[in-house]
Amino acid sequence: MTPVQASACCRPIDDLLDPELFKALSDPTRSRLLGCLVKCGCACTVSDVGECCAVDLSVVSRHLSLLERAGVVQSSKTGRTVHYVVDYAHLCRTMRAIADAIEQCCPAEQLPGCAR
Amino acid sequence: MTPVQASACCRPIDDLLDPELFKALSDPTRSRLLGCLVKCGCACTVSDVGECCAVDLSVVSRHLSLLERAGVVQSSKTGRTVHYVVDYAHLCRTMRAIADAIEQCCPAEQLPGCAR
DNA sequence: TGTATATTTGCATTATGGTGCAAGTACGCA
DNA sequence: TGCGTACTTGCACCATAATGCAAATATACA
Repeated sequence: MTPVQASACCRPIDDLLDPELFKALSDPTRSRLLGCLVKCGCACTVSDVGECCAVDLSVVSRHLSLLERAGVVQSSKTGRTVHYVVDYAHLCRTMRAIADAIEQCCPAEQLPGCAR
Repeated sequence: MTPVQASACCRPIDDLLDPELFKALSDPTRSRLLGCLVKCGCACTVSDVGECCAVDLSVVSRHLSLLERAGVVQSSKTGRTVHYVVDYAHLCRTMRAIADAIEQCCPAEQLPGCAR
């Protein structure tokens, strides 16, 4: 299959390789905030998460809301504090689905050159 | 564990949440090129992959070399043509490792508020 | 009602990165 | 040796996004 033919056919991988998700994980500061939140294992306030990074709290707030828009974390507001928690299940499911989709495309034996 | 304590402790997830990898997958054009290459399932030349996208060939070249630097694809030069092939095994392994590492951090029951 | 706290938003600045064109390099072939 | 092909690199331009500060908003509490 040529690249053009391959691009024409629709596979699960097309939807799973969502640039928006990866963009959310592609910033070092955001990555650090997320890693902090993942390891923490509980719902954290914006201020708490902010202590992990030497950036302005407004930056933390924006990063967390971006992560939420990407479906990586979820927020809940109680009073004037906002708690963020990692959507563990969704993240794991997505990563494994990507792995599965990629594997599905992988030929048993990788041959040099296209079969055409 | 507070976010600060969590950030201090080192877990597999720290190394796996590599911004460089995600940055490589965060651009729509690059995502399309990779998807094309993944579905193709064989080694493709720069020109061939370029037919999937309406961008300059120089852009394709740069994107593919960036994907290679991120460990997503591998290249081999024969004569004046360069073949790119997806590193299926590495990609799948990485995605599954991320899922595993995230899962490892996930508490059995998600409680609101930090345990402190 | 006034004040303090938690978070968000507006704004200006700066950094990063994607793009196309043109030129350069590398290599095969006549 | 000269020419054509495959790809890469330099450069300028433009879009996007990260950041900090200050101000605004929302809410708890005295």
